[in-house]
Amino acid sequence: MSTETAPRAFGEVGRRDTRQRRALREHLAMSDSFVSAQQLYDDLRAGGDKVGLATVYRTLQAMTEAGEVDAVRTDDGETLYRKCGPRHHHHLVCRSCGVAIEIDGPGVERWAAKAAADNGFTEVTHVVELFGLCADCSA
Amino acid sequence: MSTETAPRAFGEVGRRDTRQRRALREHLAMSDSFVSAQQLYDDLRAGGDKVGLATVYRTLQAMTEAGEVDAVRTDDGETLYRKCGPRHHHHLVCRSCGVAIEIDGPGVERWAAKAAADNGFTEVTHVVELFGLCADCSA
DNA sequence: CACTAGTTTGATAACGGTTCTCATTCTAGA
DNA sequence: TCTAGAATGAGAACCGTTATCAAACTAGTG
Repeated sequence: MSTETAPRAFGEVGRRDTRQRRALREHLAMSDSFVSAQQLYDDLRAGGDKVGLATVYRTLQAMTEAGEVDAVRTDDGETLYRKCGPRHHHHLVCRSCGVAIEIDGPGVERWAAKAAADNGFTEVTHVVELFGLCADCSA
Repeated sequence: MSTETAPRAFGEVGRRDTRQRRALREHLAMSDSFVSAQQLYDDLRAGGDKVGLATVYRTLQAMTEAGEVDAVRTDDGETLYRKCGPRHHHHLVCRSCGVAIEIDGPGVERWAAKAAADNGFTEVTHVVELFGLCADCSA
């Protein structure tokens, strides 16, 4: 809703490059799974990085807005984050271990656009996420 | 997760028919829009019905499990409820006024099933909701 | 109709995730 | 090296939701 999105350096979330942001980015880069902010906070702390919870939330939020990470909401209200590719896509997420696979649904986008148009809706966004048990966790 | 889902009278959420549940059901039946539990609570109170907030939440939850209402989560974490038809379907919801249209996407279901199968996922559920501004609110 | 067992209710406390506050620390450019 | 202002972090505040538990009520039964 904000028109304040200022231009910023490629790949950078905020203007300044801090130890905390570096740690966060590195940690995210290492995993293919979705993690919660709290989990990330614990992990960083456990790994010896001194970071505040507020910073984790703030940075994650900024990165999400900047398109550096994807965020999905679980059924119980937690938001999970994960590094992501630049293209628009959806996810197939494992309910048990958090592993995620990026998938895209060309048909889904079209269907959404059509449904919106047919009903006179504008500025339509869509939420399309699949949750299940990955091959490993199914066993 | 519970195997306790006992058989119950058609169209009824719990066993007992209370004033509160009746009021809630009637209120929902009157509208095509999604409303939050809190909103519903306020509306009922404003309408003279004495109901507790906890009861609204409990009943809404029960009705959701029973398939009497649909629930969607907004981006800011609120859960919205609405009476619904029996068939599986998705929604095109107005961000501004809550009005919703039930839509179904035969292709979406198939796409979801295929993506899941292709990646070895099992027990896959999908979340597919469209949010936008309805014709009226677009003006 | 009266009685009773067991369900439901509701005021309020507790909860869990997230955001806000604001004094302090740190970054980046001059 | 200095400095303006961005970033941080501990803890409080927030907010939607759920749990608690004694009191009220429903629906069968005698």
